[in-house]
Amino acid sequence: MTEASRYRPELIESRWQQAWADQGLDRTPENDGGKTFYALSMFPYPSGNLHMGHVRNYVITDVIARSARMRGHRVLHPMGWDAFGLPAENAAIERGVEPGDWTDRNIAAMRLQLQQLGLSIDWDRELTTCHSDYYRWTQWLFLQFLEAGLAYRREATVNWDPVDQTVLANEQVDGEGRSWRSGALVEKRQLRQWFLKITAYADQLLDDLPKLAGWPERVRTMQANWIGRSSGTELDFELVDGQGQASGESITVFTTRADTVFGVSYVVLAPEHPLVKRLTTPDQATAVEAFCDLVSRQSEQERTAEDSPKRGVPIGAMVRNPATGALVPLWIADYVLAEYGTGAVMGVPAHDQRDFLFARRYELPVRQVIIPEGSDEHAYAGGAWTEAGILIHSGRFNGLSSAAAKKAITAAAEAEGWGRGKVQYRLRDWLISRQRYWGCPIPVIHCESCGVVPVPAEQLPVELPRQVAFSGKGASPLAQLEEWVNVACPCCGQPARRETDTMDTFMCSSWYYLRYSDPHNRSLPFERSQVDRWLPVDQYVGGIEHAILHLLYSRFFTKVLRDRGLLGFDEPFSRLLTQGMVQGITYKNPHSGKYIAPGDVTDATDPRDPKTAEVLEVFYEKMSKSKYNGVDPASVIDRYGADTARMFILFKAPPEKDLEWDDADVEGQFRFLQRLWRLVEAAANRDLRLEATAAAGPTPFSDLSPAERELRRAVHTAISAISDDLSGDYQFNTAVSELMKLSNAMGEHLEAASPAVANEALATLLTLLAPFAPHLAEEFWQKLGGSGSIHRQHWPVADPTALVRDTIPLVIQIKGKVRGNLEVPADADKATLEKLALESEVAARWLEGKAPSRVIVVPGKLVNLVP
RNA sequence: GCCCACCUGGCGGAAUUGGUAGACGCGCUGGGUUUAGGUUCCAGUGGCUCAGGUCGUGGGGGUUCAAGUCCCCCGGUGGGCACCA
Repeated sequence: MTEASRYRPELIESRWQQAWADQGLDRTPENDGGKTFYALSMFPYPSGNLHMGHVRNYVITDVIARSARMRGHRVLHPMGWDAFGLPAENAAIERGVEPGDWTDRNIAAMRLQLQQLGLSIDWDRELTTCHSDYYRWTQWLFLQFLEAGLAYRREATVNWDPVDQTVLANEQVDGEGRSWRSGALVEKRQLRQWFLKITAYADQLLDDLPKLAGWPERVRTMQANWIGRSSGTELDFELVDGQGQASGESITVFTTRADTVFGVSYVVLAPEHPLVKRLTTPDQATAVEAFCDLVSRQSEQERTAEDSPKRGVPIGAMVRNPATGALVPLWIADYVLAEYGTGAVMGVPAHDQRDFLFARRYELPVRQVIIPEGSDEHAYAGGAWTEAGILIHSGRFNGLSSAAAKKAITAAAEAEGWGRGKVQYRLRDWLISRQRYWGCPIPVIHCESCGVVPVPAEQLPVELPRQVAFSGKGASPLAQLEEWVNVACPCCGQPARRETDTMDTFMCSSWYYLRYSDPHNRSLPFERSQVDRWLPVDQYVGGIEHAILHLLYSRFFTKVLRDRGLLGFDEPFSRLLTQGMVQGITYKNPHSGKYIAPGDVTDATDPRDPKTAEVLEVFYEKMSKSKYNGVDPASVIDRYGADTARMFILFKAPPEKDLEWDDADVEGQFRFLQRLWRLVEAAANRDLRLEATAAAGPTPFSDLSPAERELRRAVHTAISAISDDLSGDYQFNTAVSELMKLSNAMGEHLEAASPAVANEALATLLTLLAPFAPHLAEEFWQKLGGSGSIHRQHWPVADPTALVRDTIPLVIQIKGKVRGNLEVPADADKATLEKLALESEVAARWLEGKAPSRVIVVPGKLVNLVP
């Protein structure tokens, strides 16, 4: 092989990337009313280095965008940066760099890496959430929520690090309740925090899930679980005083088991319930206070572990069961959560496992009021019967089934004024306050006389001050910037103070996909005409780790903005592809628990720790620095080029499954591209010129040689299969394998084919290859004299006449088992097929002259003879 | 505990939706070319096998002329939610 004919991706890729940029090939077309397609990857946090998970994500989206373009869509394929967040602030604390500078440097480095992948991204629409031309509109949208009554402040329990004197996010508190930074035991503190009222949209967010037919079932299920709607009943238990006199006040409990109300033996409040202090009788005050103190010092983990003992104390007060009129004691207990339902539950030990454990511990009565259907009234068996059944000892409701009783009791409660049907959600309002510097400032001002005053829209953005001092301690640096904090109230002009909390970064990422439709707008976050034209996103691609939060928040934003008249659709993402993670080969010493770098493993087929000579565990796991199993995308591109990396990633596994990175398979993929290189080289040496094809027109079928017919069949089979793989349910792995099959067929038949047929095959192969290996496809296209860029070519359409065969192999089955094949005319009818099958050698041998009792004929496929 | 997904050769994975299981690739085996090696080309590659068959898609049962695919039971792996009343 001569030097000139070797495939050298490093000589090709950067050249084409430059050429495409110069030609503006990836620019989003003017939207002149043609069919649009919006292909979107979840935007990255600019950590500074690209990892394989990113590569997989963006390559998948790029193939989708490129093939949509070739099919004649006007494609929007943008990229941006989710650029606020803790790592920048930590870099500032640890290394004294300015978070904004650190972030911008990372973005520059990562943008370069992305460009080396040959992604057809419209960089003119790039956005960065930490730049004020973006976060200005995040603030503007916050004010929309505020105006709509969907943003509010209230006291909330937060994690407080007493050493660093700062609030921590839940993720920054480890399993033992210690701060990730200081190691101090985290305290619970009550602080006034900003919330978005996502619960107001809980119903819609749940009810619209079935509309998302283009989403993976499991993501919809996860969201449904997260929202956690449960229908039940609120029941009012009236407070009575020591003399049994009604006080006129009542405790409301939420239950999904109204049918068990006759079995209530006590009522429990959460220790944090606001009424606890007031209702506690003097004789119980000490015990109650001690218990509340104990609970407040428990970590979330201890508190919510399922096997933790259920503990509590009676507070001395009594309540009346509205169904029976009986008096039962009021308790507080650690197993009742203040945040869910009404913060109060009725205790029915016979029919709830937790209540049962609690009752046993404190010797409270157990009253059975449900028996299994079909059983007689039976002796109490111990434990809690939590299934549905038939009511007993329940007065007028005796004999009803649980389901009927829930309805009847709820109806009675409503009629008689002691309860009501109620839908309850697990979903809580979204706490967006962060006591952090590197985030989008919440645009409000606190004024002593006017209260919370929104920053007027024309004064946005509230700029995040730069060059602040980081100590890593105390509240956010913002709170210490007196010249920033102190402002005049926009309302009354009196001295006032800025809000110093910033927003959760999920706020920034909840609307970025809208901004791409109109990224340079200086008077609005986006023009409605633009957003309505491009959205909803046709295909969203990203990791499963965002299945709940980001996707739920984005859906919430979309619905709110729709209700504000800012856009005209209900759901932001029509189709969602959750790509699997990229795993690296991992070596671990099972005894020491240490991970070993692959380079330190001497023999991968019998991997032993080089030092201890112990056998290592070998498995695939998500790439991570600490496990020494990562593969750097840059090194792969250096060695094999972006096209090989792209092809390998697409071929190795279906997109939604985990991908096991395997160097041998990367090699294999590189070999495939080299084979193509030689194929095209040979064609160029034959002087095949693609432009000749169109002029000559298709060769009539009857003029084709058998080899040419084979070749054309392979070409059009590939068109049909790959087109299929790229529409709807994306199957890039089989699409790549179809490319391999086509190239195999071309290797076999191309030489014997006329220039017209050979050119058709070459042009088709290159066009089909273009979305997957864009550089190489373009290089080949130019080498063979194709006009313009291959990426402006139309996607080929399969010619059905090329798929026609004269004869087909007919499968002969005897009683469902394959016994042979028979070459038969492709257009033979059922009767002919039956006749041919019965006359076949196979039939003669297996039927031994007897006529079959039954014959099943599937034209084009098989004949099944049943003796 | 509740919910979801998945389980196919040595490995990653195919299988027009009930119709020839194992496409395509990796790996492996044998051979040719070149050679110092790699590259490259050809052939083979699920198990058993008396070479005709026979078994085979986590296990067991069922429906059907025909089951990886549909139904029932069981097991395993991964994931989500979880003291949510």
